[in-house]
This record gives sequence, structure tokens and C-alpha cells, in this order.
Amino acid sequence: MPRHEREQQIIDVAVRVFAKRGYHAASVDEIAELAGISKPMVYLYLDSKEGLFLACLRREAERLVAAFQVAARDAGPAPELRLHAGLSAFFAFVAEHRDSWVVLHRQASELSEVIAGAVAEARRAVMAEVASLIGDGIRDGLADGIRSAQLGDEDADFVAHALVGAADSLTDWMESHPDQSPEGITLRLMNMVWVGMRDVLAGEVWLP
Amino acid sequence: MPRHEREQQIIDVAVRVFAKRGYHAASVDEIAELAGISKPMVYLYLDSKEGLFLACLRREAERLVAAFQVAARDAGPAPELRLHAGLSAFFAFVAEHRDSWVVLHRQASELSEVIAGAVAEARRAVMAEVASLIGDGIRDGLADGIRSAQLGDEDADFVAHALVGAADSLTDWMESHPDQSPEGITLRLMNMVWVGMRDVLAGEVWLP
Amino acid sequence: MPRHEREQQIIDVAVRVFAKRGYHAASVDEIAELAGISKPMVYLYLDSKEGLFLACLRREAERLVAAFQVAARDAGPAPELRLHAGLSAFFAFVAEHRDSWVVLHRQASELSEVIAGAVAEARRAVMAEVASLIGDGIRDGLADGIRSAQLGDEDADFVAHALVGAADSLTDWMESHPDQSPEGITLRLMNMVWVGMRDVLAGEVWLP
Amino acid sequence: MPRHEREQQIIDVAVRVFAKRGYHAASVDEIAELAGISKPMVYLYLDSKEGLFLACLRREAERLVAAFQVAARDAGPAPELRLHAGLSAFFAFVAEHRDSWVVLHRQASELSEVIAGAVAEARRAVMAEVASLIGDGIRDGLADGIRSAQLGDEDADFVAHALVGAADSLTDWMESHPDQSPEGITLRLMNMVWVGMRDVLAGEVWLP
DNA sequence: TATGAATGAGGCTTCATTCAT
DNA sequence: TATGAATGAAGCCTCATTCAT
Repeated sequence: MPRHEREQQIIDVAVRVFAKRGYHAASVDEIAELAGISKPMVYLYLDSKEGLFLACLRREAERLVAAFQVAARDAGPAPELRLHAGLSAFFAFVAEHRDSWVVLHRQASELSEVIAGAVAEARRAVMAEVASLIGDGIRDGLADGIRSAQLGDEDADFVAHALVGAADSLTDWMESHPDQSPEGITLRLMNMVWVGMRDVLAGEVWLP
Repeated sequence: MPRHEREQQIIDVAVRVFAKRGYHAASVDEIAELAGISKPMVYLYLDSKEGLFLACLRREAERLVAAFQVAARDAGPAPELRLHAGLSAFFAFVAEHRDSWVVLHRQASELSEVIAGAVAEARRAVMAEVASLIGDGIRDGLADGIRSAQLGDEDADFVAHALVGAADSLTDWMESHPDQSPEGITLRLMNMVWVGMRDVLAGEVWLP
Repeated sequence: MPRHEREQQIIDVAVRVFAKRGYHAASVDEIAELAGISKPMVYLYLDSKEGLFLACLRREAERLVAAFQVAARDAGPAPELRLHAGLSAFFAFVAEHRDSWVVLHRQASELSEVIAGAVAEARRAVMAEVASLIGDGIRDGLADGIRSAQLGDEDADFVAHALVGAADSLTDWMESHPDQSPEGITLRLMNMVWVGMRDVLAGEVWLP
Repeated sequence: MPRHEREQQIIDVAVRVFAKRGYHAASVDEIAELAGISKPMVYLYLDSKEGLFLACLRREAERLVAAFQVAARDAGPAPELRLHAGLSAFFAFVAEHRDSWVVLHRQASELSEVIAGAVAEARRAVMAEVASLIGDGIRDGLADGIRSAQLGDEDADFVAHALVGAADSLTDWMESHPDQSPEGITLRLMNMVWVGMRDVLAGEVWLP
């Protein structure tokens, strides 16, 4: 079997096992067995348990970000539509590739520095993508003649963090509401965030 | 040293170590050493690694929920003020006890059933607290004569998930913006969420 | 509570626990707790786990040998009646004090040298008692004018070993036949052994 | 080294160590070291300390019973000759494999349920073999026209217990009389038991 | 006499990793 | 390319034993 194919096959299995057991509780033994090969092969192809996990992480992160980007790009120039499409793609991806998402997100602590770095990097990539769309939206709002509420790049970043965190947390909610479609969830979230942001941009301010 | 005091001291250390390393990577050895006692003491007082983690979980969840509740209660009857106060207390708590929050929130997979149950329970307690305030807010909106947008309990739960996820993610943002006070963050988040929700309640709907 | 009484009370509990769990699996903790005192007291009175076990061993061995001897003595001068009475007392003792017997007999391996020595000593005491009765019986046979089959002291010892081993093993049989009285068992065993020995003494020899 | 050979080698060592120290006092460390391999190998091949002990138990029980059966079978049809041959094989086996016998017989208490079950099973196999020969002997006696003394299967079982117990105990005696051959011991024991049984079958009864 | 608090030592088990083939 | 055999290191847990009071 050619090298690349074997590698992908191992990673396929590893994503499943890491998602199910977590990094530490997963054992290379189990992964090798499920992949139908011997342990030394795993080490030959992926170097170490850490290397194997990194490979999983990178492949899945790439897939997720790509899904987001493609959807956003195909949605046209309007930032709100692009954000909507990206979020929608995100929820659809998580719904369809639960294991990928678990590996990407639910392994925050307990990882070596190099792994934690890769996780952070993946998160940062997502965040940048989102923040950029938010920033475009803010600027568009300004362009539309709405009185500025002094929202700038830092605010875009703030909102991006809030939005990504919200989306992340909503994947849990999604799990306990299997009747809700990713599309519906996206719509609700957009309503929560975008309507408010529009009004805040328009100068409406909430104060205690 | 009297029994209860020792126990608390052990839990103090354990929260730090579990937060830093994660459940599996944390070793009872390290916890005992940092606590300045021998390993058998840990087992005498907390029974097992699992028991120790559960004790951490329960104590920190109780503290966090209590902080939220006290602040909300003291803020008077208006749900938006109570939510604001609760969120503010949450950010202050997390800012001061980052480790507690990590232990409560970042331990999704790889845990035994009994621990996973306790984590879920702690998370549910936090979520219920928030959802209850949101629900009050929604009902107040209705009471004020605003036309219903058919928002119900499920929506409160949805918003609570989004809000808690956003808050959680914002604790990362907070870390990279040390000049921002918890109070300021709270205000921004309230503006993001509450203004939007008010308008959605009023019938404003965003559609792609 | 006076010292001696406490000691006996501890030994009472210890015999139960040692019988139930075996020497290694028994824990001083459990013994102390069941005795209703603190662990240091056990060490104050009996020095160590080994000391505690030795105390159990000695007390129970003494009781068992005493039961045998008293019964044999009271049965008059005829060796066969004395042996019968002694065996009967043995089976009655084991039936009534199962734990004592387990402690005395079922701890052969896994014990330190000093304990193994004490066990061996106890067994030797029993064996000597029996061998002496057998020897008397043999000599009586001779005295009665029966033609010697060249049976001597070594044979008495041989028969004593066989007899004690048989009796020991029959305590298992007894357990699975609760309807059989110790007296009945004794009678059967006497018939097995004594009748054969009489005939062997009389010159009857079995050869393959 | 091929897998099966290693396994047997480990069991060889383990039988020695378990016999010397008893189940609890034996340490897997010592067994691995004496076998000249690392501890993980022991676990790879035998699963656990318990699994290791069970393997010892089963192999030795099988060997002992086989030795007894083969000898008995080859001794022809007469039950007394078969019993004699079987006992002779037993003493020879124990003389040569003292450790095997200790493992089989001296591990009464303190064992987990599954082990205790296996010990009981092994013991039952030995006992059944002996009881079967005794039973044959009793029936043959009846066939020969000897007046029945109402001896039945239960009696065969009783005698088997006594005989096995006697034999067991005589292995101790054997150790302190190295000049006595297993064959000689067997002969003496047969004389003790068989002559008596014959007469008991013939109606001779001993009464106090 | 009595105990609550504490520990050194050691046992079972598992795992990531490598060597020889 | 592929693997069966093997291990160093480390983790969880328990226990006999002692000190300070």
C-alpha cells in the first residue's frame, strides 16, 4: 500500500480513537489494531504518539477552515452573508464530523506544549477568519452612513471571540437537540449577534 | 493539622495541577508533593484520583455558581441588571480563579463515567442559572407589551449556551488584553447580546 | 479495660479476620476497627502484625491440643478409646471453632520463617500426641500376644501423620456434609484405621 | 524466543515462587526477574497475577491427575492394584515436583473467588479420581460375595478424602525420612487403608 | 491508657517506544 | 515494507508502622 494512503488510513482511525478516549487515554496499541497494522508501522509513518495527534489536528483543522472559507467565499461579497454562510458551514461540519471537532476542541489541557501550540494556532486561524468578516461588517455599517459607535478592529476581535465561543458552546446544545438543523442554529445565532451589533453600531447603547 | 483544613489545602493544590495538566496527565505524586504531604494522605482524605478530582469539581462549581447567584440577587429585580451583575461576577471570578474555570470547563472527553457526569452536572448548574435570567428577561419583554417573536424556554437555553460559550471564549481574549477590566468586558458582552435580543423580541428578524 | 482482657478481645477479632482473609490479605486496620480500638493499641499490645498472628496461633493451638488431651485422658487407659475420644474432640472442636482451625492449618505457605516455625511447632505437638497414642496401641497389641509385624516407633509416627492428614482433610468433607456428626465421622475414621492396623499387627500384609 | 516456550518458562518459575512464598507474598517482580525477562512480558503472556496463578494451577493439576490416571490405567483392571499404582505415581510426582503439589494444595484462604474456584476444581478432580477407584474396590468386594457393610458412594468419597489427606500429610513425613522410597510409603499406606477396608466390608466393625 | 495524623516502602499494572528479523 | 518480541519508566494504590499529644 502506498505511503500516503496508509498515512491517511491511520489518521482516520486515530481521529476516531482520540475523539472517543482523549489524548492520554487513547493507546497506540488500539489505533494500530483498528487500523489493521502493527505498531511499528505507526511509528514509522507518524514518528510518535504526539506526531500522530498533530497530524490529526492539522488535517482536521485544515478541513474545517477550508469548509468555512469556501462557504464564505461562495456567498458573495456581503459580509453578513459570508459570515452566515461560514457559520452555517461550521455547524454542518461539526454535525457531520463530530470526531474531528472533538479532537480539535476538547483537548485543551493535558497536552504537551507543542500540541497545545498547534491547537492554539488552529483556533487562531479560525478566529482570524471570523474577525475579518466581522471587521468588514463593521466597516460596511460605517460605509452605509450609520453613525459610528467607535467600533474598531479590537471590537471585531472581541466579537469574533464571543461568536466563536458561542458557536463552540452551541455544538453542545446541538447535541442535546438533534431535531434542530445546523441551518436553524446558524440563523438564531446570526439574529442574536448581528441584529445587536447593527443597533450598537447605530449608537444604541445598553447601560446598567 | 486538622482534617478539614488539610483537605482544603489538598484541593487547592489539586485544582492548580489539574488545570495545568489535565486529568490524565496530572499525577497524584505531583499533587502530594506540591501540597507538602505524602501520597497516602491524599488517598486517606480523598479516596482516589477520581475522588480528588470530583472534590475539586464540586467545590469550584459551588463557588462559581454562588458568586454568580449572590451578585445577581444583590442587583435587584430587573433581569437585565441581574444578568449583568452575574456576568460581571463570572468574569471577576474567572479572572481571579482561572484554574477553577479550567477545571470546570476544559475536561470534556476521556473521563470516567462518574466524573463525566459530575462535569456535566456542574456545567448544567451554571447554564441553568444563566438560562433562568435570560428566561426572565424574555418574559419581561413580553410583559412590557413587546410583540412576541415566539421566544420561549428553549430559546433561553439556546441563548444561555451561546452566552456562556462567548463568556468562556472571552476569558482568552481577556488574557491577551490585560488593560481591559472585567467590568468593561461585561458591558460589551451585554451590549452585544441584550440589545440584539431586545430587538429580536420586538420582532426584528435577520434573514439571509 | 485491663490489659489482659483487651488482648484477648483483640485476638478474638484477629482470629476471625485472619481466618476469613488469610494472613496477607488481612489488614491491621480492619482488625483494629472491628475490635473497636485504634491501631496504635494493637501495636502496643501485640507488637506487630506478626506478633498478633503468633498470639492467635498459640492460643488456638493450645486450645485445640488441650481439648484433645482432656478428652483422651478422661477416656481411660485403653489407647484405642483414648484415640477415639481425642479424635472426636478434635472434630468437635473444628466444627465449633472453624476459624481457629483455619488459622492453624490453612496458612502453610506465604508466612515468615518465625510464623512458619510456630505453625510447624503446633502441628508437631498435635502429631506427638497422636503418635504417642498409636504407639501405645501398637505396644498393647504386642502385649496381647499378637505376633509382631515389626511395627515400631517409626510406624507409629507414620500412622500418626496419615491419621492427622486424613482428619485434616476430612474437615473439608465435613463442611460439605453438614448432616454428619463429628462423632459419626470419628467412628468411620477409627474403623478405617484401627481395624486395618489391628490386622496388620496380626501379620496380615497386603502386597500388589 | 517463541511465544509458547516463553509462557511455559514463566509458568515454571512462577510455580516455584508461588510454592515458596504463597500467592500474596509472591511478587510478579521476583517471578519476572527469576525468569530473566521484564515484568511487562509476564503481563503480555499471562494477563495478570491472577491469570499467572491460574495458569500454574491448571497446568500442575493436569500433570498430577494425568500421572495418577496413566499409572492407574496401566496397572490393569483390579481396583486395588490401580489404586496402588495411582498412589505410587502420586508420591513419585510429589517427591519430584514438590512445588507443584504445594501450589495445588496449600492455598486455601485469601484467594479471589475465581482462583478459589479453580483450586477447588483442581482438588475435586484429584478427589474424584481417587474416589472412583475406591468405589470400584468397594463394589468388587460386594461382587466377591463379601457381606455388605452398607458401604456406598458416600463412603467412597469419605475414604477418598481421608486417603488424600493422609497422602498429603505423608509428604511431610517423607521429607523428614529421606531414606524411605515413595514405593515403600505407598505400600504402607495401602496396608493401612486397604486391609482395614476389606475387613470393614467383611462386616468387622470397631466400636468404642 | 489511648488516638488522630502521617509516611516509607513496595506491589500491580500500563504504555510509548524500539530492536532483530 | 512489515512485524513479533521485548522493555524502561511511570502511575495508582495499600499497608504496616510510628510520632506527637
